[in-house]
Amino acid sequence: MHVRIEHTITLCYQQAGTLNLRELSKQLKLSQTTVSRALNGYPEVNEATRKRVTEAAEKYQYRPNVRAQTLATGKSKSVGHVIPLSKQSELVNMVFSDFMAGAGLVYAEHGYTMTLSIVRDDDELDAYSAFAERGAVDGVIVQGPTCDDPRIARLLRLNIPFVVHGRASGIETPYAWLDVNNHRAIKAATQSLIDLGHRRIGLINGREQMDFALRRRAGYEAALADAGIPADPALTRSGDMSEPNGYTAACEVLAYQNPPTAFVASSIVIALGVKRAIEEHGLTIGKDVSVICFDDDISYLPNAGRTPQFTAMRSSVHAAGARCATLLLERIKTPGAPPSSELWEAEFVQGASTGPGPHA
Amino acid sequence: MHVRIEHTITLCYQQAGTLNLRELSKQLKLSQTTVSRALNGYPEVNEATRKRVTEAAEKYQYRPNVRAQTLATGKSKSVGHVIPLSKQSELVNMVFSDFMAGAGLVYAEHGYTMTLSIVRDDDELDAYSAFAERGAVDGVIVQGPTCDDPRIARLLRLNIPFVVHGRASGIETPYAWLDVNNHRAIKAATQSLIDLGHRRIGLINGREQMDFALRRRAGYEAALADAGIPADPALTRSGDMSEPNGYTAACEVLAYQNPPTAFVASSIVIALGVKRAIEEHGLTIGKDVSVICFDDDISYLPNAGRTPQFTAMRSSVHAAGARCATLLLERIKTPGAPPSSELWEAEFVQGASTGPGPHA
DNA sequence: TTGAAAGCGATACCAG
DNA sequence: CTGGTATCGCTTTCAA
Repeated sequence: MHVRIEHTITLCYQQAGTLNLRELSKQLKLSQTTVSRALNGYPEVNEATRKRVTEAAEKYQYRPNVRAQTLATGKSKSVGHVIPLSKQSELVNMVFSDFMAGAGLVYAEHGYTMTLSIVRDDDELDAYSAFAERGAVDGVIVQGPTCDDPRIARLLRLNIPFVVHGRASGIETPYAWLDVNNHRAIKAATQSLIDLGHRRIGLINGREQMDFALRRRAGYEAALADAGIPADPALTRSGDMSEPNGYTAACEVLAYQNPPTAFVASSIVIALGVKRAIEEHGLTIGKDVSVICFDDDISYLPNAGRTPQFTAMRSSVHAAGARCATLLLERIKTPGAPPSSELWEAEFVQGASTGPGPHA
Repeated sequence: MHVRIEHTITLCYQQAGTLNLRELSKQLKLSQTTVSRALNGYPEVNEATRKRVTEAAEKYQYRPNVRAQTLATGKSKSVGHVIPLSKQSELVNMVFSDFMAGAGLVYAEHGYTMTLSIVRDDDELDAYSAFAERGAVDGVIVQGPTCDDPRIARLLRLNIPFVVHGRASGIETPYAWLDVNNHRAIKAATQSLIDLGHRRIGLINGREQMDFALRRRAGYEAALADAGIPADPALTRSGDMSEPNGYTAACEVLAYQNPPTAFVASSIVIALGVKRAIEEHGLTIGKDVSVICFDDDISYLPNAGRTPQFTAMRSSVHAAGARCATLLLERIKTPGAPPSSELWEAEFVQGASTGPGPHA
């Protein structure tokens, strides 16, 4: 096994392809201006000239220097994402990665790059400032907002284009966001359990500093209220989006004197823990206890979570990333425009199966 | 599903705190040169002046423009990572993300940023070229090399600093890499099964275009050879690092007339599938069939993979990312230096328990 | 120890 | 349609 390195007649004086606009224009006996215009597709340039220029550019392997371009244009053609270390764990990752993959593709299509800042949690705010103040990026994305998220206030003050994936209740100033209708999704999920006859329904939620978690709780409570069922605080827990947390939370709730006959889980990893808790209590899912989950249907979980619903969620996160990127690029290109926002409905929740009701 | 779009009006003033070096130096009645030198810690500047400068910079919230800085210095102070979409799935993600988190922190500590290019698989090579030719980054990282990886040949030709996580057998020209000793780890794992008395041992490997997979197979075969056990091709499979692939591969092997009494799995996700296959065949892990896995001990897997070993693997990937980043920054700073490489031993494999031997 | 001036490599305005 | 020239904001010789 060996490598064949291909040599062609390309002689390298300096670094290969390191000629710049001036040298190229000298070769062509044209001004830098004209060459630049020809390459950038300006309409006023003669088509014959343009052809000559593009061919020469190709022949000499001319590559415009991005550093010079960004200085001259005042735009870095890049978008910043800040990732605090603590979010860099567990399945949350998947959501993060899928979102970024969706966004990254859109950036690439528009000639933008993605600049990542991975920081310790304490440095998160400063990372946004660094991005903005030094002109390192043209815009930024905010993921996973909390209630009253300080990042949003900061970014508004910095006056840099940004789009939030999610919303932060408590912030009055308008800003661009894209969110899924958490309230409605969880209300519908809870409602479907109520329709099966359940009246004692547990909620294992994410950390309720997170805005989405608050909205999910509100949806859960709204469904109970509509059905005239009093909310019992003993049946609800909030904590990390992790399997262990789902487990311990569900155990606590199941240990209650009057345990629930059904659970609403705020994520697939939480549902995994809930499932383990239920099984360890000698109960059977879909018979003794029903579980419904925002991301997915727990009944498929043994198969490593590769269910159609899970795939749907992942691709919808991917789509959200792409859409946020598009919104951001629009904002970058038309700085004056009022922020536009979108609320998506979580269609994939609809088909989740929960097993029979409590009296089946 | 419908979308609600909200419109509001925002007023934009000038960016706050956008004064530049010239204005700052004017305020100070000093030259730009001196101010620049003072801020960048050059020794020749008077300490009194420096103090005056830094205080003014603080007062006026001066932030040097990175775009100008990179043009003037010729360094972008950023490192490129290219992520092809196909690798953006499943648990591979975790390895990717952990690695990048480790690297990203190191970059941040050294004032570098990380530039990501998420591309469709076909565009991967060009993404590296784009990074290098246009001076967008000072160096790049290569993850998951295949045998004879074309990216490495390309990067060598582009003459840009880079570090490979893993190695590509077949490439003669020296380059910097950091790898884990796959051969030795899998050989030890196989050996431990042999020590338990197994003589028919299956191997469910990753895709054998990947260099690490080739090395793992070699390690497996070496252990068999040492024990005088003939290798039976019917007992080995290679494919995606995924649960479904582990499942189908294990099923095929188990359907063999003379099925194995033990498996070596090349990753934790594959092991998950192998486990499912074994259970569906009515066999018991650790009793009828032993399984050992590169990343982890399968006996813990029901608990969503959150085992000490798994954590150890994740943190070792994190460390690898950090180390690669460090190696790369060194290469960037001393361009002439010969490439240095590191081979790490996979210590965490040693303690994996596999259950009793075949005759227990 | 400080400053004037020449880059860095593009873009973009204003003439012609 | 094409060209001269200022500009972007900082770094870095070279002189003083």
